[in-house]
Parts: sequence; C-alpha cells; structure tokens
Amino acid sequence: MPHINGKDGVSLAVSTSYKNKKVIGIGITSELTGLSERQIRYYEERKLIQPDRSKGGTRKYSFEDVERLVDIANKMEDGMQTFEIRKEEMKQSDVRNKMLRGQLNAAFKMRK
Amino acid sequence: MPHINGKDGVSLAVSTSYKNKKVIGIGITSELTGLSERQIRYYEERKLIQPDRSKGGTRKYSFEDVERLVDIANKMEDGMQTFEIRKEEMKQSDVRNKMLRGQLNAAFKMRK
DNA sequence: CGTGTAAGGAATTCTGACACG
DNA sequence: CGTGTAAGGAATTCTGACACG
Repeated sequence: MPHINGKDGVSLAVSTSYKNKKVIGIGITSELTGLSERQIRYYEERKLIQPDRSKGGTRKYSFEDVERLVDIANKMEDGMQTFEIRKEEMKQSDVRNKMLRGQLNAAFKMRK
Repeated sequence: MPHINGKDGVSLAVSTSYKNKKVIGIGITSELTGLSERQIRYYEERKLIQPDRSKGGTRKYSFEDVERLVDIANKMEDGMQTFEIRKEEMKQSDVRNKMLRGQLNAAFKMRK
C-alpha cells in the first residue's frame, strides 16, 4: 500500500484503484491521448509525468497519467510552456497534500 | 459508444469506464493475474476471454479481463475444466443481459 | 486436458542524435 | 522550445509445434 508521509509523522494511505495502476504501454497511451510518443517522452523529460518502467525498461502509464497528458496537451495548445505547466501541476499537488494534511490534523485533534 | 441490442429493438448504452478499456499487454496481465502467458493464451483459445488486438496483432486486455482471469484461475484450482467455466461464464452474462432487458422493458412500459 | 518450452519472426519500445525554428 | 525522423538495438509478443501426461 502506498503512503504519503507528512513531516508531522502522520501517514495517509492512498487509494490505488484501476485509475492509478501503471499498466499501459506508450503506444496505447499515444492513441488514448492523441499525442505522439515523442511528445509523451518529452513531457517526461520535462518532469511533467513519471511513468513506471518494466524490468526491461519500457514505460507504463496509468489512466490518471493519460488524463494528465490530455490536460497537458490542452495547456500546450494554449501556448503554455512546459516549465509553466510543471509549476502549475506541482502547485496543484501541493495544495492537495496540504488539504489532506489539514484534514488529517483536524481529525487527529478531535480524537484527543 | 458500445451498445447491446435486444431482439425487441431496444438498445442499451453500456458504461465504458477504465475497467472496460482493453489497453493492457499480456506481460502486465500475466503479472497482475499470476498466470503465465501460455495459460492466458490458452484460455483465449478455449473462448474464456476475448482480448482486443493492436494493428500489429498484440493482445490487449482490460481490468475486467484481469478480474475474469483471476476468477478463472480460482475455478481451475477447484478442478473445473475450461468448458465448464465457459458455460458458467456464458450463463452469467446471459442472466445479466436478461436482467438488464427486463429492467429496460419495465421502464419502457411505465413511460407509455 | 492444460501447460512448459525452444524457435523464428514480427511488432513495440528505447536512447541519443540531427534537424528545424 | 517543442517535435519529427532515421538508426541500431533491446524488449515484448506472436504462432505453430513438440513434449508430458
């Protein structure tokens, strides 16, 4: 089970459904997103996505990754640059983590 | 959008979420199910599952297929033979279709 | 019947580079 | 900066067959 560890020592189990399983090859991912394999690999190089790797080294994406890629594609169309998208994505997950941590702290305090 | 067509002329849209998308290669499917690729291909030969094919001919499975394979694996362990499993699976989907058709008819009649 | 395996070939994917702009 | 492409190689998958039982 994957966990997010807060610096306060509190850990949070994250749901790992079909959506988050990295099982899709780059070919299918390309079909699903409409992006070329070249584009997908480049966005990885620019740290916008992080697929898993098989033992042999082939990339594996999740449906969540596919969604993120479509989102990235839209932002690219809007003239946004990869580093801007990266910042935005990181900001998003940062917000999400803070929200989760906040709720956790709140719940924890209530138990005392 | 995929549809099921009843002989009564009524058609039913089927939800096509992540679970039903055939996007997983046989290697990952093997890992997810614990079955060998040989076993998976054999169960296909015996009509227990029907993966999609890429243009090049490689098999693509859905998470639903993965679940079905695990189910098949359990039945095989119980000494069931492939033709028995096939019958059971067909009976299941038959029941499911009848239930759906029944509900559809009921809903349709209420509108008159 | 169900499954392992070696065999030869085709499809898929990988990396690093050159190109254009 | 973002993306296409040709290049050479490695990883993945395919089929038909032989084997065992």
